[in-house]
Parts: sequence; structure tokens; C-alpha cells
Amino acid sequence: MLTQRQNKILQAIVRQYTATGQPVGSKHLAEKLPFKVSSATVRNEMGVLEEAGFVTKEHSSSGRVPSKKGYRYYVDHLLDPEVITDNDLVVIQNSLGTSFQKIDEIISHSADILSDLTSYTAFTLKPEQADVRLSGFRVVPLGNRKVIAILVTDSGDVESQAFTLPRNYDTDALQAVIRMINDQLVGQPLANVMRRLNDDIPLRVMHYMQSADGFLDLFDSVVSRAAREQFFVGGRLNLLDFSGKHDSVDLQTLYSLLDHNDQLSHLLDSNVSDDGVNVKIGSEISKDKALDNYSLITATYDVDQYGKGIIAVLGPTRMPYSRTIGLVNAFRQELAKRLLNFYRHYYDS
Amino acid sequence: MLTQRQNKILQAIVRQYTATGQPVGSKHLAEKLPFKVSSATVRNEMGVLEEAGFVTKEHSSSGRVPSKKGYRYYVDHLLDPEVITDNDLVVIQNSLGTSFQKIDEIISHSADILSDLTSYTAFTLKPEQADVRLSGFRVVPLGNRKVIAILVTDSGDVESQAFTLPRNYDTDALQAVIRMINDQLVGQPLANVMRRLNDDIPLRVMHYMQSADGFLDLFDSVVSRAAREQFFVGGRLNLLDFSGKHDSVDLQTLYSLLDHNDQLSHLLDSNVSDDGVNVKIGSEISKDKALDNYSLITATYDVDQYGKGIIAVLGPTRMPYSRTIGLVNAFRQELAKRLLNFYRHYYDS
DNA sequence: GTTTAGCACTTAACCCTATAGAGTGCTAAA
DNA sequence: TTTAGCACTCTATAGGGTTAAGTGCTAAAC
Repeated sequence: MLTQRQNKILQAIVRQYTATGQPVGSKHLAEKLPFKVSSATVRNEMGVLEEAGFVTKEHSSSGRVPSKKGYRYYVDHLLDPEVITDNDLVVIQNSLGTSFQKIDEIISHSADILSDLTSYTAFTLKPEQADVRLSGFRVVPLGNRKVIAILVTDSGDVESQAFTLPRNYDTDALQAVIRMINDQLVGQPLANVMRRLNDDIPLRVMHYMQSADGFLDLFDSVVSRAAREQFFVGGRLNLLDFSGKHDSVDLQTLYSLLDHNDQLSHLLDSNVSDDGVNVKIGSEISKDKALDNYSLITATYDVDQYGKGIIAVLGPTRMPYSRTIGLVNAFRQELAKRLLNFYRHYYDS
Repeated sequence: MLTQRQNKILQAIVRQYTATGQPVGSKHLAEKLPFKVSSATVRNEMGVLEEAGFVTKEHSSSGRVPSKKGYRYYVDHLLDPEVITDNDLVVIQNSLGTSFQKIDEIISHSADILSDLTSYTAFTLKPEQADVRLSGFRVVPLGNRKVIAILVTDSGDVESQAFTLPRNYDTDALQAVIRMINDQLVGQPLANVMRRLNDDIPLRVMHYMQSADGFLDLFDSVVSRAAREQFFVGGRLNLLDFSGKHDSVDLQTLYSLLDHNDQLSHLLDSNVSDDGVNVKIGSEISKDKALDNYSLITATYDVDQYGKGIIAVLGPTRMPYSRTIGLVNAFRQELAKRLLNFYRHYYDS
């Protein structure tokens, strides 16, 4: 649909504009192009591109700026082969190479590394097994009416929470309830556990103690912590640097978005594609006006039988796509490798 | 040293300037003053105040602006009686009135409330007993080489962390080490525990197992988590709203400060006064240039035998001191009450 | 001896205008 | 089909004039 030359020109416009942030004029462009044409020819071609909606002008006599559609076309058809420098790769490998005690540390640290590399805001989501099951629940007394509740899932995650029993607790009844929970719920997917917690479990508990509330709240809080998608954000502040005009209303919206993990992880879930790196531009991300001038680059990382996770970068529509996509892609591969090692080392027999 | 009239004039300048942000001129001021004088008289008096260093001009023919010294004098001598509205008090009481499961929730939520009320950035520090002692350490096996390490302090705090044992661990040796830790360290202040962890403990562990590292790391991480001052920040973003000129270098400095709990809690410790509310202005806070145009209002809250905590608000030098101080003061009292109740209810016999 | 009215002076902020520079679209020639 | 040339548009910048708010100083009034 576009001629070869028009492709080259659009490509040059996007590159130039993402690099400088200034509208691109015909004369400068004519010099940068890989073939020799006059500025007048470039002007004609730019007219065509504008007609087709790939570029716009900021005012009637300004240079051209890529439109959302132009970015889209660029990302889909004109992207440079992903190049990332050896230096970047070394940084990634080193940062992921240090020793971690817990998965959470790796994932959380990853968000920071990725935001540093891109200088945008980065998100990481823990690899998620389709259905994690409850594999054990126990309550360890610590003396002085304090107990610690410990929940273990078959994916190997452990959640715990301290709790102080009210004065009138009957410890025998408590033991009975814990046995009951283990009988009834071990082996069940966490989703089921959470459902039944509002369903038949309260009734069963009533057999043993008058009020189910205090203890069930505790159990509930531990279960939901284990079930929650683990979500990390790095480089929140980077949003400031490139939002130039500092439209403070939009910024507020954005930051409150970043502070609500549920919304955000939903956003990522809905934007991620099955595999590889995925680019969403402006309104493609969500209906929210505040995201209009942002692009979201998501990617999954695949840790075999241990599940798939998500990494993502949120930056301005006007970003160097080749580099950012290259970084995200390199990162997902390294992260997958690293995690596979981790899981193998710790969880396999 | 200043006449009564000069006091009134300085007071009016500070009030006016903190309210509007505009330099205040003699004519307007003459009208606002509680006694009848001409603008010329005000001008003369302002000349004296400037001579003495309490006010400055932004340029040779602008109105007067309070200097750091002027703010200091105002806060020390000219402050209105603290007035907070009934509404504010209700908000505080309601927000603190909802039910919490853990101390941390109350303290963390408090930072949010306080920042909402003041629309500045707020900090809260958990009440701290002078010397918390280790009262127990145990390791509960969860199967599949996973264990959970649980540490209890005599203040009633519990920290836990999951851990996967390397393949070659000798469980008998592990039990012996745990017994040894309990023998040697229970009853000791956490500070001592941390010191000995780098000192004689590694040697003792070597009696039982070849390498002490993996396990001691775990113990160390749990101990230091328990010993760390618990620190919360609310309303980080509010720094944006009032830093008007958006000097992005300073902002970066500030935000990186907010992200380093150690620096910040050190800052608070060094600024807090023994009791009541304390105001530090500009360079009084720290040597850091980035804080030059900020004021820090700190206060302790006293929960009797359960220790003392800190709350603080960081806002622009140009802030309505009476109101902010009033809010901080009201808040510390309500928070102390609330926590006393909480501790009594849960920890007393 | 204060206080005040009056006045000359200073500065920032605003608006208006002129101009330079970058870019465009169009036309006609190559 | 491409290019040179030209008239036109729009932004950004700098300068000039005006206004409004403020100051300091002096001399008169209280």
C-alpha cells in the first residue's frame, strides 16, 4: 500500500522524531535519506503520508510528526532489527547474576533493572501456575497467646502471619478447626479455598467454636496473600522525566493507577499477547485518556512447567522502539533462564 | 528585641505570605493590621525588620518575604494558638477508629491520613522499645526441604521467613544449631544478637556443620528485619504539587531520599525533640541543599510502657504553620490513645 | 519625635509589534 | 516524475512601551 520510498520516509520521520522530539521538515529529511532526492520530492511524499493518516502537522507550516497510526505501522513493518549493545546485555546478566534467596527478590529487582535500562517505568509479574493448590496449613503457638499461621502451596510458596489470640480462645477447639481445614481444603486450588471460605467453612467452624470470625479472618488474609498475583513496579519516577509538560491532572491519574496493583495487573493481563514482545500504542492500551500519549511494551517469559510471567515497560509514545523492544526481549530471555535455574536448583529433587 | 508593633507586622507578613505565596507590600499590609497606621509607617518598620534579617525582598522594588530567620522567629514567638477544625478532628478519629489487625497497619495507614490532612508528605515510625530482646527462635519444617524460620521478640513482634534447605543439609545438626542459638541468644537485646552474629556465633556453628553461611544468612535476615525501625511514608506525590518550579534535579534528590528508609529514619531521629511538636526550617533539617526550601515538623507519640514513636510532616517552608502544627499535635495524641488501646487489648493479660 | 502625605524611582508583568527562520504548497520548467 | 523557485504561514524571539505594585526618602503634620 505504501511505496518503498514512502516506507523509508516514514521510517526516517519516526526515527528522527523519536530521537529529537522535534517535528521533522522536508529539507533536513532529504539529507538524511539513504537515496538522493530533493526536498520538494520529500514534501510531495509527505503529503501522501499525511493524506493516508500516518503523519500529522502541529500547525499548518510545521514539520511532520508521526500519528498513532504512523507509529503502529512503523512498529509493525519498519522496525530496525533489534539491536542491543553488548554493554546492555552485560548489565542484564550481571544484575540477574547475583544470588537471591527468594523468587520475589528476583522479580522485584527485575523491575528496577528494566526501568534503569530503559529509563521508563517497568513492571514485572511473577510466573503464575494455572492452579496453585493449598498443600498445608498449620498454626504454631509461640507462647503468650501468640500464634503464627503458616500456609504452604504446592508451588512452593509460603505465607505466614503472626496473630494474637483473644483471651477466651479454646485451644482444643482451635486444633480441631485446623485439622478440619487440612482435611477439607488441602489439595484444593486456592480459588476454591477462597470461595468456600465464604461458603460452607464458616458453618463447619461453628461446630467447634462460638464465633468463627477472628480466626477465619486470619486464615482468609493468609490465603488471599498467597493467591494474589505478585506484582512489582520499578522506576515510578521516570514517568516524570518524559511527561514534559507536566499535566498534573494526568500525572495524578497515572500515579494513582500505579498504586493500584489490581487495576494495573488487569491492564497487563489484557494487553499481553501469547508470546514474544507486544507493543500497544496510546488508546490501544486502555480507554483511559491519561494513557493516550504512552506506549506499553509487554512480554511474557516462560519458565517451562513453572509457569509464565510478564514483564512490561511503560514509556512515551515517542520512544525509541527498536532499542526498547530489544531490551525487553533480551531481558525476558535472560530472566527465564535465570528463573529456570533457580527453580531447578531449589525445588527439584 | 522587636517592638510589639514589629512583632505584629512580622506576624502579618508571614501569615499573608504563607497564604498567598506573593510578596506582601506595605499598602495592603497597612489595611490588614489590627491597628491603624499608614503604609509609610509600615514601610519604615519593614525597613527595620529587613535590617534585622527577618524579611527580604525578591528584587529592589518588590514586597517583603519572610527569611528563614523570620519563619524561625514566627514559629517560636508569634504562632497563633493551634486551631484545628472539628472536622479535622473527626476525620482523624474516624480514620484511626476502624479496626486493625496489626500495629503495622495502623502506623502505615497513619502516614496516609496525615498526608491527606496536611496535603504534604508524612512519615510515621513505629513505637520503639529501647531494647527489644530475642525471646525465641524456631524453625518449623514444612516438608520437601522447606522450612520456615520464626523469630519472636519480647515486645511481641514476630518475623518469619521461608527457606529451602540445600540438598546436603544434616537435620540433626540443624536442630543442634537451633538449640545452641536459643541457649546463647535468647534474652539478649537484638543489638547484641546482631553483633555476635558476626562475632562468635559463626565459630560455634562450625562445631555442628561444615559451612555456616546459608543458615546464618537466613537467621541474619530475620533478625535484622525484626530490629529494623519500621518506617512508613504517605503522600510522596504531594511533594510535586508544592515544589512549584519543578527543579527536577532537586526533586530527584528528594525522591531518592524518600526511597532510602535508613537515611530518612536517621533524619527523623536526629530532628525529633524529646516531646511535643518540633519544627525545623530549611537548613536546620540537614546539610542537604535539596531540603533548603522545606520545613519538617516532627512529633513523638508516647504509648507508655510500649514505647515512643515518631510522626512527621515534610512541607514547603512556606506553609501554614499554625494549622499544620495543630494537625500534627492532634494526630499524635489520637494515635497514642488508639495504640494504647490496641496494646492493652491484645498484649495484656 | 513619631507619623504621614507626597513624590521620584525601580522592577516585573503584560501586551504589542517587528523580524528571522523553518516549513509548506503550488507552479512551471527540467 | 522530479526539481527549482517562490509566495505564504506560523512560531519563536527580541525589543519597546505601558501599567501596577512596590520602595525609599523628604518634608510637613501631629
